[in-house]
Amino acid sequence: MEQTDAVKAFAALAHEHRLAIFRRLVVEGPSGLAAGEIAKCIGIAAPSLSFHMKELDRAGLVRSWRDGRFVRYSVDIEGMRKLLSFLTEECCQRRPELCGAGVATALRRQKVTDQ
Amino acid sequence: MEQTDAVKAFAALAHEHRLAIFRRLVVEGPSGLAAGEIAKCIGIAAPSLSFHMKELDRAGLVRSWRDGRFVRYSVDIEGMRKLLSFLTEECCQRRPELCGAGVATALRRQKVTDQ
DNA sequence: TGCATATTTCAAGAATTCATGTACTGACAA
DNA sequence: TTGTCAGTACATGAATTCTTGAAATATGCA
Repeated sequence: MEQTDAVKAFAALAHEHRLAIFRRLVVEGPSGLAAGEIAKCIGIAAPSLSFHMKELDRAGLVRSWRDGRFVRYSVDIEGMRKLLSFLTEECCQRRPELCGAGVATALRRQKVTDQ
Repeated sequence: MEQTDAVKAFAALAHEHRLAIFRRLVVEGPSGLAAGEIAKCIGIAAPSLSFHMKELDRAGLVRSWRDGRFVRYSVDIEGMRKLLSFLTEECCQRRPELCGAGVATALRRQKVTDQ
């Protein structure tokens, strides 16, 4: 991931509504949510939601598809992985004192899961 | 880390200059860099740099201290760790399909380093 | 076809961000 | 004390972001 793409992704998450939307979609998983459902649970008007979803989409953090009359949105797993990998590898240069906490935690969990 | 703080941190990194500054400071380590040196290597005017540093500082991503006539800046390790942990644990709920790639890579590296 | 529902597009205005120039503060040295 | 350098604070204006309401588009159903 290039720095320019990372800036776009950070900008996409740098808004209360959009971050809330993203977190909600993470919970929802691959089946995602229809635009109307998202708008209702976040508490914003339809045009406003559309604006924010476009922003998240441009950043590669969500994907969308039509489902009859509805348009559904879900997190773009690959996009999110790229952003996290940019942060830990590109940006923080894998320095454990910077990104080690999460890794150490995950490491512990991973080992437990492995067994 | 609360969602509001995460939004601030994302906003701080959502700018070409600020992300470049942050990455430069990561390379520089705890000794950091003087404001003037940062301004020169990024290629922006002093007031503009001051504006961006304040933004990074408010987000808890850098710290600063006076060193004679200079003001030095370095990455705030704790702040960065908190942001990464928010992303992997709070936001992505530790789901390996979302935040697992980086972890897997780190795991591999960790194992190599361990031996 | 005609109508209702779901969503996006568009236009307008408010609010925020950002760059630039100027003025100010703090530290050092003669 | 005076001058100089490093950096910040402030004011201004341009550009961008965001919200809102109205209009347009797409789908499904009677």
